[in-house]
Amino acid sequence: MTEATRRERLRAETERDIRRQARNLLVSHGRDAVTLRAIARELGITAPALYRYYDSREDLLRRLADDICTDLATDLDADLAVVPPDDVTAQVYAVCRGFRRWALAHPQEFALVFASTEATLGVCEPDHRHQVGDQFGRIFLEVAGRLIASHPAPTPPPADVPESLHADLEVFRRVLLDTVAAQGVPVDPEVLPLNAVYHITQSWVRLYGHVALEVFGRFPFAIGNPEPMFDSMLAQILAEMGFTD
Amino acid sequence: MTEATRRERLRAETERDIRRQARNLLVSHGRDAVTLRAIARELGITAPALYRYYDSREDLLRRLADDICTDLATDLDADLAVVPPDDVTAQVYAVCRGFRRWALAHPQEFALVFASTEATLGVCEPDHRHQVGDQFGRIFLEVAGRLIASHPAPTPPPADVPESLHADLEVFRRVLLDTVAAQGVPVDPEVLPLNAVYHITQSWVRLYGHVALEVFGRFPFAIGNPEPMFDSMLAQILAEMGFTD
DNA sequence: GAACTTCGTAAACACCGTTCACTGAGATCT
DNA sequence: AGATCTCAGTGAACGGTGTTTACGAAGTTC
Repeated sequence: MTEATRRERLRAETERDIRRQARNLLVSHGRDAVTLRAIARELGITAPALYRYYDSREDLLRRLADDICTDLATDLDADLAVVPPDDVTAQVYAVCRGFRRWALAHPQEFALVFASTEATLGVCEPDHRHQVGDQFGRIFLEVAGRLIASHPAPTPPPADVPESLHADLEVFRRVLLDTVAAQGVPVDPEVLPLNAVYHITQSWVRLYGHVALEVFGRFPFAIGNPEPMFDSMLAQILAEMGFTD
Repeated sequence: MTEATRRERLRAETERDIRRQARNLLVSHGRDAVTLRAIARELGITAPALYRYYDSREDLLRRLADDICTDLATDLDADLAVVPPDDVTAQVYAVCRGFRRWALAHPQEFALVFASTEATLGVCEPDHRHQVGDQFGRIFLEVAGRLIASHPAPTPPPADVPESLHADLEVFRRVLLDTVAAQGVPVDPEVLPLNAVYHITQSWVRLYGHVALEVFGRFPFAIGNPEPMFDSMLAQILAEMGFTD
């Protein structure tokens, strides 16, 4: 059956348990409550034992953030699974609403992953360079990619993007096209003008901005029910891309 | 001269010193380094003495956040002072760029004030209800108000705001009009349609979204120089409001 | 000057991250 | 099989933390 030795199985098991307890503490009592001693206590071991698994508390938090990203990606994939594969607009709604719902339901996790300075979460080593939130970013790129691949018509150019952005946007365009290609859907590079790429970055700005403001309670006035405002924003974002349904 | 007694003068002085040292620690070593004992050490006193001034570390952090908001408001007021009073567009640029510059120069303060869940920063008592960031919010409302008062033409209605938002937007419209009136500039309520109010909230979403993403390094791809992208966003926001210069 | 208020202290408690020498059980090799 | 090696986990310790408590020493008030 399992090729792994007994020791390896046990190790993997406690490693999972450690992260699970760390997650529990984060969710129920906030980041500062994620304490090596508290985790160890819940597991019935002593704190120094955790150093067999993580270099430091900071290292544990960093890996916890990775876990959270992976779980978020799983959640969003599940949201996507119940949407008709050919209805790209519905996919965008599903992912964006799923992101908001997840953030509101998991504010501590959201704060850890999406509102930590590199100084407080610790800086990733240059060789292990994958950005925190890689898994999550993948989902978004994929949906954005599908949106592009199925694009009915070129985005109406509302304003030319300034020259100084071209270099960065070219890079991002390459990333988007590669993501689409990796899904097996070849796409004509001509179908993705630079201002569409720009619009995608602006969409992320707005999506993230709304969700973070809601999670942190920093809207300029008390909003009774922010959900219609969110949906309205999504509709507008899609409309600006030429999707009118 | 000073009506205050010797004791009152000394108290006010050390209270200022405490917050100054707390601020230093926050800026130079992050939130977790803002330690009662470290503050006391810098001041040459002992940690329990701080309990004569603050109920707890959490209370101190909360008041520190208030200080930061006030200072940010002062900064932005200074940025505003060097702009022609009749050039509202320039005022918007000044405040928004000032906000971004401040956030990038003070990431720890930004994270504390604009990216803390109520759970981690502590919840305000219902009697002392002014939102964290009140001072800062004032500046924005004022500039938004001036923008309204000088509005050259009604915002072209790109899309009607959904019915479900009307109630909340009415409240916010009232706040905006009151803010303008408080500056001595009477304004016709008819000049501020609901979709303009909606657009102002969306502008805050985009401004906050861009700045937070930049501070936390969560843009989907590495951006060489985000400043042109920020300026481009501002130009677009203003253009959507009917300002073309 | 007596009574009262207030700032600051020292000691203590219960936590925390982290290091280190050590034990005992699983894995490996001969 | 037994010897050897690896490694998860321990207990003690160090220096740090927030917070409470009893107490002293000033400033203020009468």
